[in-house]
Amino acid sequence: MNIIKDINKELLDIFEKAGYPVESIELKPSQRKDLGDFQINDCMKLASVYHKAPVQIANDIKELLDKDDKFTNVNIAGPGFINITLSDNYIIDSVNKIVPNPEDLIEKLSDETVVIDYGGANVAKALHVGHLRSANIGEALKRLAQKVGYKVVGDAHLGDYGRPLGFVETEIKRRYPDLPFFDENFEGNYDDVELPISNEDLEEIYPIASAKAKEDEEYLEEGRIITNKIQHHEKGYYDLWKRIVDISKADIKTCYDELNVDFELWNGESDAVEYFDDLDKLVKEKNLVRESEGAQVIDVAEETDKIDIPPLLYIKSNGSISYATTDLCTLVQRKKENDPDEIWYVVDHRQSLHFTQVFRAIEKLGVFKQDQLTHVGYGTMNGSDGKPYKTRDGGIMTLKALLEEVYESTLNRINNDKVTKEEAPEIAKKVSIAALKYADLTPSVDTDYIFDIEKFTDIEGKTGPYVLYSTIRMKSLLNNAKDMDNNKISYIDNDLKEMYLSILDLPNVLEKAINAKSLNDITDYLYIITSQFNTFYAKNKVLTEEDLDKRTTWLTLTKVLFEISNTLLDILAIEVPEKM
RNA sequence: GCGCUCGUAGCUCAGCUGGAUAGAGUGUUUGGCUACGAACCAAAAGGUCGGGGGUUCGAAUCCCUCCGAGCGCACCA
Repeated sequence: MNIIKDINKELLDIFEKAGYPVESIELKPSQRKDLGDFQINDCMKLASVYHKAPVQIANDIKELLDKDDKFTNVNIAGPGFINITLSDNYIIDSVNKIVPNPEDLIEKLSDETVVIDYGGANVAKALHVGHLRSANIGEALKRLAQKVGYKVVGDAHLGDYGRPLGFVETEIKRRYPDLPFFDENFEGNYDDVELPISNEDLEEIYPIASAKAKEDEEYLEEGRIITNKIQHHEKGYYDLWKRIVDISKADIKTCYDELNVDFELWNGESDAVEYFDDLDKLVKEKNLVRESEGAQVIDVAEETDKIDIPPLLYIKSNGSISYATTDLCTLVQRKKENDPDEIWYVVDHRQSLHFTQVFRAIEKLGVFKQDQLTHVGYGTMNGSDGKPYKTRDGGIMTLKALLEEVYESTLNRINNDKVTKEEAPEIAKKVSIAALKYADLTPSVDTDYIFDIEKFTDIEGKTGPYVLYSTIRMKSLLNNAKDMDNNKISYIDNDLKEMYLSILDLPNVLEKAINAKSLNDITDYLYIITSQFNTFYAKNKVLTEEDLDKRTTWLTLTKVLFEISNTLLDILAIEVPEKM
């Protein structure tokens, strides 16, 4: 149910009846609440079309609006704004239609299948704060898309392919040369071999190995050879690679679990590369490759381009496949295995050129059309110097460290009157995740933002904990109310009206969010409804109110807000604790 | 050099498919717990929307230009 859309349709009729047919109407919540609930801006635009004064057009429209008892106080202001106010009865009836189940407000906007690629974690490498945004944004987008009807497949798209893993094995080989994985004559089962390496070891080895490869020519060469062995599934090296992937994947999963992030697919680049032959066949059929400086490239420039789009690097001069090619393989794989209508890539906007190239190439290959593919590019997390965030020692803060810090800070501020010592850790965990996610999702997705630990540990004002606190307060109020039998709204005043209108606006918020793929529409809306509730809550004593109409109205409203808040928090992948 | 993104209150950010008096949070000042949860509520102060020009009845929003910042421009993935 969407009353804004309903009214919009009626307005189209009214404009036509009045002699001003239009394609669409611009109906918006009024900027001037003193003048009306909504404003119609179209009369100014129509003025030049019909060579009439905007106010005159507005008057013609007003005449018809006045005949509909849904609208009250229709007035014309300024250069030709029409302000309308909805009648109390209409608002109350509308709200009652979705009581007690506000999910009826949510419209089905699509039934397409979409694959969302929002992982990008690398095997053997710790998740760091840079992975936070794609995880949060991707998971929320996925849940939002699901809510409005999409069939959704989330893909972790593990970075498990390429030279870094070769270097890691090189380092392991140097440390433990006697491991059976490196013994050509080993006859046993590799699964039974005890590996003296933990995930922590891997995370430590990775940077060491990369650094050594940069300085040491011999090391680099060995790494290359081992990488090649892994990629050709050579016994021992390949088996060790599988073990490394398993160890790392388990740890990455744990970390994503803490963020309530869950993937349907745990495919890696290595799985995609299995589709290289299929891809290459297509490429050869279409004859798209040309030689360039010893490498093979695919031209993706289009005639209409105003700027140079460089060709996609297909095969490197050393014969191995490039990053772009693994992405092409992934697309071939997805076409075959999932055949989605759309694919959304939730990846840092620094990679926009890369995606332009990949999208164009895959269209040339006839696998997907470019308009099926979207790069949801998000801004980077910068330090206070405006550059991509680094810790004091120049490294990148791990996600675990960030989670730990936010957790500690939240734990210290748990309300001891409400929460026992035993309950505190679990609750602090949930509240800290809420703080982190809400802070991460509030800035608009496409702009960079400054990383500040304060931002994530803040629990007052427009924050995750505020929304949680308010939601729990609603629940607490409902639990204390014993007589919730008459689930209807029957009373209205100015404060209540604002809340009713907010509730009825929910479908538009979700539609805007899914279209723009922006989650801050949802965080903003959550703050609006919870702060409206808090204002109301501070002014009124609900449980002891003697006017039955008022009390049941208030409780019913609280129930509806509570449900909406829960639904939206769930979309953001934020859990609501029982108390906090 | 070419391109992308950005510049809004002391700070962190919304608003950008053009609309009326530019909004939040935080910080500062002040008031409110013998009322259902004060992680709350109420109020005040705080702005030449980076500078300049243009289009328009109307510009933070669109166009041009200048200044400043970040990022990207094939053999890392």
